[in-house]
Amino acid sequence: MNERASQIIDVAIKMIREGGYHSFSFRQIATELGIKSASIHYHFPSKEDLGVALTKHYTESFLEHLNQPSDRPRPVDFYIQTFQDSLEQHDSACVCGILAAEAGRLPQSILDAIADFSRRNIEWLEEALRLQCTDWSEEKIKESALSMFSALEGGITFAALSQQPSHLQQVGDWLKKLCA
Amino acid sequence: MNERASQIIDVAIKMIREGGYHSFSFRQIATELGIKSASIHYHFPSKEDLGVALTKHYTESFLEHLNQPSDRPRPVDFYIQTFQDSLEQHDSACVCGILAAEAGRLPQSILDAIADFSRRNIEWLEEALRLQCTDWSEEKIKESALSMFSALEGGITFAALSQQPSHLQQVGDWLKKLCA
DNA sequence: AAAATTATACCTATCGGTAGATAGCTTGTT
DNA sequence: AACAAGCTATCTACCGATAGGTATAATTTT
Repeated sequence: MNERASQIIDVAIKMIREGGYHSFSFRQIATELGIKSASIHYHFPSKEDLGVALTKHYTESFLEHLNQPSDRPRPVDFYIQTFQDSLEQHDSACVCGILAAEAGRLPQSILDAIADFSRRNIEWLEEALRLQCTDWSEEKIKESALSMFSALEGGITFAALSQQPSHLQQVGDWLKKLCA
Repeated sequence: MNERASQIIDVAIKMIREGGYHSFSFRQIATELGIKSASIHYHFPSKEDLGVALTKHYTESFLEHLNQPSDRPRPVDFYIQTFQDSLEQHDSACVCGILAAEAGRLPQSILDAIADFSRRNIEWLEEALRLQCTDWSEEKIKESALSMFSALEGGITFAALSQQPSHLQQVGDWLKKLCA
């Protein structure tokens, strides 16, 4: 991935944060980068290609930041903090949560990439719960990982909507108490 | 609200379910109803007007269906069931959840209507928790209502994305156990 | 080393399509 | 006569995508 392709992805992600997949255009990205829209087609032949690339890139960055659950003292708390930091930093919901809400109008290849994001996040949380809540059953761990992920995705979406980080903060506090 | 305006709202909501606010057009709605797009402007001068009307209508329907928490034997369980029924019936996420994810590109008037939906849902859940979990503190009730709403919104979004109702089912089961 | 070739990264110009919106006309009902 | 509810026709703006051209840098051939 060269420098320009990377810039294009960064700008596209920023625009998705502001209004979803259908809110960014090749023209807008090009203008922001000082090039022409046709040049973006050189790096990403179609909008679908860019969408897939950007979703995969976002997933990798997200998981890279999380690192291994075993490297964190309280991995579940760290996971929750990651959502809160993301809201604070970007003042928006999760990119994959935004895309997921547009599911019906997205190409299958992008849906697959989003599903991969959620699957890997839930797997990470499962491992985190195994480490942090050692007395929980495997069934409880699986159900909790999926539910906590859902709560954080829903929480960050509505917190961003109403511009109230405290909304997500409360969800986070509530989740932490559950595995205290 | 006359018959035609009501039909327009119904079709618009159906299309939002399939891909969000920017996925429906006056032309598509008109085609489906066998009229011309200009005629929709007669009932709703602008797309923003239609968006606000549809969000308010959705909110009223939703709360009307919920009725008063005190009329239900286990109101929290009933609330959870409502999300599961909605997913099953429409094979999509919550209309306001979908709209919330597009926040950055929606007119403020629509954002306000969505925020009203979430506020009233959370208030309903608070009352439900007061009735169903009589030994909980008021603080725990408030935090739980907000978090449960978030979990269901996130849950239904990702369940719809991956076409797996079991995803939402697991979230629901998990929530029910928490106030058993 | 010099010349020829190829690849990279952009460009201009344009395509067909769709968006929301408007002006002004025609019905049908009251 | 007045109004509601539709119509045709058209506007400007933007969309993703493509064709074909250009300048530069890297690579290969001679």
